Amino acid sequence: MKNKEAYHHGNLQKALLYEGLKTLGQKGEDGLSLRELAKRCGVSVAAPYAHFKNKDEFIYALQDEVMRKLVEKLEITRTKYCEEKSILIEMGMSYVLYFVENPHHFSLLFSKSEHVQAVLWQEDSGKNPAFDELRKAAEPILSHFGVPQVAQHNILLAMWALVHGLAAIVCLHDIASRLREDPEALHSLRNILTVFSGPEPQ
Amino acid sequence: MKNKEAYHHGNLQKALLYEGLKTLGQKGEDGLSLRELAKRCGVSVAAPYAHFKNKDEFIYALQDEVMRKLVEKLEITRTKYCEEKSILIEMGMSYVLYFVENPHHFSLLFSKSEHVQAVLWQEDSGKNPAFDELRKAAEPILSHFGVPQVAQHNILLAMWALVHGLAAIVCLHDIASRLREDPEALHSLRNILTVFSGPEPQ
DNA sequence: TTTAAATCTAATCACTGCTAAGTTATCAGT
DNA sequence: ACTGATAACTTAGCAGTGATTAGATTTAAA
Repeated sequence: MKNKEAYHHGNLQKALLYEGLKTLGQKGEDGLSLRELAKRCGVSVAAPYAHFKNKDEFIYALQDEVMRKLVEKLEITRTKYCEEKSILIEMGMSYVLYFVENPHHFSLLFSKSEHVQAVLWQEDSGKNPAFDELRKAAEPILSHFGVPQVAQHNILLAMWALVHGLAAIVCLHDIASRLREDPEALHSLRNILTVFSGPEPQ
Repeated sequence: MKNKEAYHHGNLQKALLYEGLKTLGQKGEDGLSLRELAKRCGVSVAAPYAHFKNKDEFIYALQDEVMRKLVEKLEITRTKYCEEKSILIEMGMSYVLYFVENPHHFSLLFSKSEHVQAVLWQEDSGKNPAFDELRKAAEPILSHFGVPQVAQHNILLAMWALVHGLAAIVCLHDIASRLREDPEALHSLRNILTVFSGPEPQ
């Protein structure tokens, strides 16, 4: 033991998750080894195993963390634009912008994960809290315009696919960085989202 | 040398690509090591390096292969439904169905790749042949309805994002297998694609 | 028969996940 | 303040995987 401070870190669990997200942003998903993170926390390679059963459990915890942050952002948007016509566009923008700000979170959340659920049928709802936020925002509007229940789910899925696809495209390469720096690019992103919004409800 | 046949395989390059795609379908992206593929081709671990400078070059070649097959499928659809109203839906279905049939090709093509290009601005066109197929199918229609040039690109991107997002969702987990087995599910997939097609041109 | 390409053998190097067994800090109960 | 239990952490090492290269060997073709 070289370093007295090293013992009883106190917050190693949180520290590992924090460093995990940071490392993800710097090196991508492949830089995510428990050894690496342990080193970054100034702790031995075996220490993480006191807090996570194995690497998979750590990844799951990290996915939960990311999902929590994403849903938090969506929830704020939904509350803020509640009852406004533009809420669907704003929700879409929030979804995409979360990943513009954290491009590496996308692949962590949606690649080779048996933990985060995809949604394609109604019975899957509830397993993906981000999708549920979109649903909570859209359902009142769809119902208000008398869209039949069956069609609502299809519309929801199409909306999700649209923003999810945009997020996927944006996370590839350095498109995200361009969007972060160029407000003009951000504007054209909103235009893309608006394409399918159809005629304004009169 | 145990096996006379092993020498001068003759087609090791193609064989490696072929086994690569096969292994991808069985074990996913993580099963893709040159050692593994060499073994599957009945060849030593060093043999692949006579045909590919390093692993990255091999992956790039594999991506090219996948992109070629995807574009081939899209091209057939585009020719088949040329001048029909339903062409956009059919192109979208082809895009998604390619990945329904080959779920693991999606992540190979679109994860951590500096080789396959994403498209978000007009000047990027030409770098993604799959997107270009969608464009070739849509542009005549959009022009026919007098959509301004600037708006066309946004509509195209929205279309791509929609089908790309659907493909991404479908490739997660085993949704693809359900779509392969359940014709009913396939039908609801088409419904989702139709959601944004708007009123039929009259 | 020469030559170059294709392949093999053998080894190096750098990772990683994980575990066992020992060490230290903390804290509750006395 | 003492003590023992426990949680947090360390060192050391195993086992496995993978990329890559050097140098020898074989085949096919000119």
